[in-house]
Amino acid sequence: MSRRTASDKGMQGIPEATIARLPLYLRALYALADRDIASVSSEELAAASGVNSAKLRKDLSHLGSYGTRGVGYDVGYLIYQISRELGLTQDWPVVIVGAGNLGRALANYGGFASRGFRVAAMLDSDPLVVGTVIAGHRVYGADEMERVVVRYGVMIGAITAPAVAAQDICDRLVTAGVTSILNFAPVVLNVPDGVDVRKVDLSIELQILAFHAQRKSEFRVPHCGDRDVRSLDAHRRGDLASSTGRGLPLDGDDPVAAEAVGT
Amino acid sequence: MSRRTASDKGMQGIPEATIARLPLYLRALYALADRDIASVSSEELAAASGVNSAKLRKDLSHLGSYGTRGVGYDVGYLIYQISRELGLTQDWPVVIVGAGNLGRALANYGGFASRGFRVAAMLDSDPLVVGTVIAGHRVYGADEMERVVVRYGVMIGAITAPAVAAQDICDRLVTAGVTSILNFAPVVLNVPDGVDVRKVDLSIELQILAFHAQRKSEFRVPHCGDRDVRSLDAHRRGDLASSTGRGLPLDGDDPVAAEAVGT
DNA sequence: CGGACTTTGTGCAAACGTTCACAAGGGCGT
DNA sequence: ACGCCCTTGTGAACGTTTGCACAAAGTCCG
Repeated sequence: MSRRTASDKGMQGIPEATIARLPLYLRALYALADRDIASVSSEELAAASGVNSAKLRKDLSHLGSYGTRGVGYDVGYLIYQISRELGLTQDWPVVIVGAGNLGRALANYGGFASRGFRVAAMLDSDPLVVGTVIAGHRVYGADEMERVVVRYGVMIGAITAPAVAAQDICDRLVTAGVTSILNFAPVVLNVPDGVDVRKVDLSIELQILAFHAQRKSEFRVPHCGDRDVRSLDAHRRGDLASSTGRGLPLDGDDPVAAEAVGT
Repeated sequence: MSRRTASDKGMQGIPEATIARLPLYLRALYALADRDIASVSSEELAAASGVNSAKLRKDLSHLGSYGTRGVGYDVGYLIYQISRELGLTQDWPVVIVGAGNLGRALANYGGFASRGFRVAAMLDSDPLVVGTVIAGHRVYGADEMERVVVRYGVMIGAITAPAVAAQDICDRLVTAGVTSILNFAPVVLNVPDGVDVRKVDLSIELQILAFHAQRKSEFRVPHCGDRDVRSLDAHRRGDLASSTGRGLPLDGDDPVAAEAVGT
């Protein structure tokens, strides 16, 4: 029962926004299960997930009527249903290409192995790194990419290599059979139809934060609370201007960073 | 000229979706500037950013009419305008709390320093890590968090610590004066109004990919291309079922991962 | 066994985001 | 100087997402 996805009701497709939130609910549900809580209301689960309760109910309604009116949702059952919908009831071997800092972080990431994902292999092109063991995985050479992907039936690849190498790695992964890519390199990857890419760009997240931070500091203009105002004026437009041609180099030295706060 | 933000036209607020794309355009523009390209059309810039050209034009129109009809946009000028809008013409000191793998990755991240961000300090609670130098930054003890934040006027903090510690770190950062938080820990942070949090959850990205991968493998059912089909059936529902109470343990052994592909 | 109470599931309307299509406007060749 | 051609900026249509508010549907207690 309940094998055929997308057929039971009229739901032919679950909205993308909903899909993006299901892992959030799943995490909150696991936390509840760990505390031996068997049942949860939409209000509680929504609060634990940081979303509106109506939104949560609508999201869950897309995968069926798995709640009990007047009571709530069975934690274990809901975990199973969401997992099944997301495809987490099967095991996903993943290759991590690029054994630098980010690749290591990813390989060591706790939530990685615990939710149906498994590092099939780490790869790197640096001969000094190839052969070493990271988080229990021996690092393969980049030339073995195709072999590893085919051998382990890898469909998901994470690119944690430098930006210049990313497109080439991507092409090779796709050719070898990978159809889903998690890209950490700050480039726009070109992929054929049928392959989808999710990108995580730390710099972009920071820039979005900077926008909101700026917006906030425009209101409480001079100082907020008890902080030292000096650095608010310590611009360093240097590297921006250097590549645009609008040079306005101010205070060139960084009065920070080294040995200021005594340990 | 052009000093007062958000006043020129009727634009009191730039849509959030636009803000999230501006860093993307900015990156593409820097790439063009590096190649000494002075002018770019919306079509070209859109292609380089991986978005629709109409969307790009509408996005840019939110910050003013900085293009020239019949010609396109001046690369340098647009870089300046977007940078200003995002608040990147000033320097943002950032604290990284948690000097584990992810914290190291972040500190070493190239796009970090190059766009107006600067690591003011790294912090960790592990006495073995405190005092060591990572990416040129000495690691401070967690007890110095407040001091560092106030001293350097830090408004942005990145939490790369384990999930259990995240909320406490968050509270302390906010109390000390941080108003923007980039959270890598897989928990929903509770913050007062006025503080905004962006979360990056590697596990969630992977789960979204898994959903799409599953959807794809439902069509080309048995095998796709030339790959080994075995692993597609190699479920490992074990750890899922164990916490839900619905045990259906199949094939318990992992026939993978160790020393299969010869080097 | 019945009625009150609780919570789900959903119709609906508003807000938001995307895409098309085209008029307005500026450069460039002649 | 004039008209052609190119590209921007934007009005309008469309699709998606959110949130309210409430009926449907179950539980629990007396």
